[in-house]
Amino acid sequence: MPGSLREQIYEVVRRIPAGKVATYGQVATLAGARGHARQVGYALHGLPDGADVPWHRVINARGQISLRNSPGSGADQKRLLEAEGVEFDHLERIDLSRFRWRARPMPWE
DNA sequence: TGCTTGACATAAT
DNA sequence: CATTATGCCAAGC
Repeated sequence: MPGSLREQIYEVVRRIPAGKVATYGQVATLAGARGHARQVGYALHGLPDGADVPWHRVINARGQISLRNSPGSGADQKRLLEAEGVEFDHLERIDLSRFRWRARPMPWE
């Protein structure tokens, strides 16, 4: 049912353009829930397999893939991001200075 | 109905 | 920029 925080999170994630990434905190803020970053991850965790939600574009504030700190599970995600033009470094990290999605100049203050 | 867990963020060190 | 400590809230059991 729409209106749920989970559904709101899905909507925000759908707005992330290809080639860009967003942090959990940013998604939470855009979803209208400042500080509920954990819920974003939890919502994505419960995502069905056929959902049209680019969850792979959602990463943690460190610019790394965070599925549970498990490298194997995030290998596929990294590949998807690379296919969209996102660059990774040796530590599997993304340069947020360039790939961070700027939806709206709000949290910058 | 109440306690535990969790794809994290932010501030301080 | 990395690590440690603390806080936030919803979903699961």
